Amino acid sequence: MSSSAGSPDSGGIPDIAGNGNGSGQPGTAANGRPLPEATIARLPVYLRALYSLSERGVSTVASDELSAAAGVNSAKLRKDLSHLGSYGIRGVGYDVDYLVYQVSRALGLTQRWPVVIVGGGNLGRALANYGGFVNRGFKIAAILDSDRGLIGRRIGDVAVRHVSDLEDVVAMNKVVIGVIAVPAPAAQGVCDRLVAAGVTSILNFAPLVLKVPDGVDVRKVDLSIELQILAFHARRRSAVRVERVPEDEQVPEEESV
Amino acid sequence: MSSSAGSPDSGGIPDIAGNGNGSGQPGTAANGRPLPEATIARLPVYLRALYSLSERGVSTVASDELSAAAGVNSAKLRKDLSHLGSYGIRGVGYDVDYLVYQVSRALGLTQRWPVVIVGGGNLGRALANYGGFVNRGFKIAAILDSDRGLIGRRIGDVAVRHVSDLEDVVAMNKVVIGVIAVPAPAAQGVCDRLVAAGVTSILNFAPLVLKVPDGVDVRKVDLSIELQILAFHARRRSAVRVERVPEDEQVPEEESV
DNA sequence: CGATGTGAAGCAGTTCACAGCG
DNA sequence: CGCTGTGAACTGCTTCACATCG
Repeated sequence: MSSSAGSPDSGGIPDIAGNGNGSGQPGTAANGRPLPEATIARLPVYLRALYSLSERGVSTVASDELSAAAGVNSAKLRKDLSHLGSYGIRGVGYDVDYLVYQVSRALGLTQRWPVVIVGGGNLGRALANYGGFVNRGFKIAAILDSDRGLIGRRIGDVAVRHVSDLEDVVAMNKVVIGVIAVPAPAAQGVCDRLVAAGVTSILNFAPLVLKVPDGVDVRKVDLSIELQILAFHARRRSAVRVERVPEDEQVPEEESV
Repeated sequence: MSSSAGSPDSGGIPDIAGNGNGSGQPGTAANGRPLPEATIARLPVYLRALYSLSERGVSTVASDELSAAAGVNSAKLRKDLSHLGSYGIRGVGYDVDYLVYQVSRALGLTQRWPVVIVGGGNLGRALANYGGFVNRGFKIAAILDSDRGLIGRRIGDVAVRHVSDLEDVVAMNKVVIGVIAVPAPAAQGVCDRLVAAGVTSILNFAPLVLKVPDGVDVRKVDLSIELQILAFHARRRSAVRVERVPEDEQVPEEESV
């Protein structure tokens, strides 16, 4: 593990709270134990719903409404939030803005993390333009590509730089989060360089399993896997329908593998 | 639920097997119970690893190697595969090509599912060009966009059509899977139209929670949520490092309750 | 012998249902 | 009174460890 990774510039929002998890280790629940992984994965969804409420001027929200907006049931929401501390008001609900702050803090988004995106193709561009939400908590330190024809082209408000600048960009901006949006054959090489440069968190869009040393956190987003999971359920659904409805709607439009 | 959805064209690969799950309901394990959701989510990963082995001419693989390639432990792999049937050879391993077939069949990928992509922006284009793997099991029925400037433009080997063709495309191609790659404000509207047209499986890339009727399956891929989860772990890691820096060997000591 | 397939144990996450509090 | 916060029950997934069999 390299030495260059540090904390990004602090947002400097002070801790207002009294009742909750004000001073513990980051990443731990109010009771001192680590936050459940499943809870962590849902906090961003709650946060988005809360921002949306806040923008509409809603100042207070009950667990029923918030959970509906987030697509989960209310018991789960309450338990998730209770891991952060006791931030609700019984008989009333949650203060929207205060909860935004607490959830942001729990996720570590009171800082803005510099992120480097490797790959300036369609996917890299889509990410860079994702705007709005990505920009809450993140800033794009650079978009890198190996295609010299892309260099200098602006995407969002960042210009594409050559991938040879990778190590410089990471060091100069103290980047700890890297996004890999290159074709599969190039991905492991990019990953190795990111890790060597000090990046310890990687979001991988290339369709392969990256090998990384211990202490490096990889998450993958795989477009085709999601489709395949959908296909599985779709087939089950249609099989059930065919089973039940003896209706000859089968149209074999040939196409072999 | 609408009436137009049907099974896609059948691939027509016959069932070779003897020992396993040859004739049961699709989507059920060898024991007749449904496949665990967690298993379904990993099968595509195994499948990719298997394709890779097959292309390299490997004919047999043991659970250790395959599980390593897929990034899981071997017990999990074996249990997952055992849900499909008993397709391994004790003392030897698994026949790669045969397992490719069995996993494909379990996922419903011996058919090629027509998919409609709504949104011809960077994300839609990235999806359409994802190539290779998406094309195993899927074909793009159409890419739709509301921007008339994009109409006719070819992405991969499909031309962009206007979103007003949505209902026609779904009906003509018996599309059951739709991908939403439009900006958030347009997403719910697109979703409603897809559902009304008969689509029952939706892959949503827009950063909001879609409302759909029962019987419609939505999966979401959220670029910013993944980043936020990474940020959480990154912060915990950096906090721990700062905390512990005066490092000596950790003396095993009592953990307080 | 060596790797699969699988009961059994262990763990994590979800849901229930209600006590507790504003 | 109404909604939060939470023990307790439950469900599902993972891991272990070994009997089984080619």
